[in-house]
Amino acid sequence: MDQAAAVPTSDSAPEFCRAREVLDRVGDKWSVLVITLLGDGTHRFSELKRAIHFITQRMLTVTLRGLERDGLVTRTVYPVYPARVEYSLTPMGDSLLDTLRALLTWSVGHVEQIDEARRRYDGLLDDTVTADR
Amino acid sequence: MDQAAAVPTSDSAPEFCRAREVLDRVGDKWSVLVITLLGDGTHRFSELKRAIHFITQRMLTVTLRGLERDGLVTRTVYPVYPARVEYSLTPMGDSLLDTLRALLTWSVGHVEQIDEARRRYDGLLDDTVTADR
DNA sequence: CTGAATCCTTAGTGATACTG
DNA sequence: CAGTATCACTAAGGATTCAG
Repeated sequence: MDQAAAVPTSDSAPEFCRAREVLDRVGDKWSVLVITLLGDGTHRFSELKRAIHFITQRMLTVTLRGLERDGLVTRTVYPVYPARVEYSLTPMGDSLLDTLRALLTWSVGHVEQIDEARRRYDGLLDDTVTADR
Repeated sequence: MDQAAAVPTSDSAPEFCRAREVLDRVGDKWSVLVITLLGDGTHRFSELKRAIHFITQRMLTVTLRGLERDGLVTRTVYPVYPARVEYSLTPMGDSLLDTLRALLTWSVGHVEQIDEARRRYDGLLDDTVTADR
């Protein structure tokens, strides 16, 4: 079932479909922040927790596990007491970092514009363009 | 509401915090696919529905509304019967397209590697690196 | 054709308490 | 310090039905 190659349909190209799995990870609530933080080097669990201080301990754990499972983050446990665990990006995670930074740059650069668009949309909910034909 | 936005992330930079709002949109389940599809030009609702055949009608509507609200997509209604509605990217949506394509490229290029990492992780759940110190 | 409305199921998230 | 376990709640998403 090869559709028009010009249109990157979610189902036409197998890879495109599979990409959804990856996008799901990047698109979750905390991964982008965690990866970005790890972009400047290794961090301990508590450091990440403190940095993203509105993340719960549980969610940080869940997020890190997911990233580790996907081979984007390395988890290093130091057998000391109290426990000491460090996280860092794998080479693959590092390559994703560049892309995420690009996305983050775009986001930061367009926050205002989007916010304005939302206000306008919420203001006049009948803003729809109507073409006559 | 999303008042938690009062507190950002790692470096507590306001812009970084606000970027989360944008990332939430990009990170949702369908926006990337819809934007990518609209990247090659205007499409009707039914065309998008057909292209992403595992999306429900409701979710396509919800996604498009969100994108429209954020000023990324333009909705044009043709007053004919049966109804005909066309969607296309705004200039801002178009600028995001480039970034998303980069992300998509990365995703497609690393699906295999991630999948392998997941299998390995799921296989030996004790794969943790242990450093002695 | 496009989409709104409703119901319903489940995944995601937070709060809290407990452990090596 | 770095988790795990449990409970409860919410929001996301799907299925279905109705309507302009």
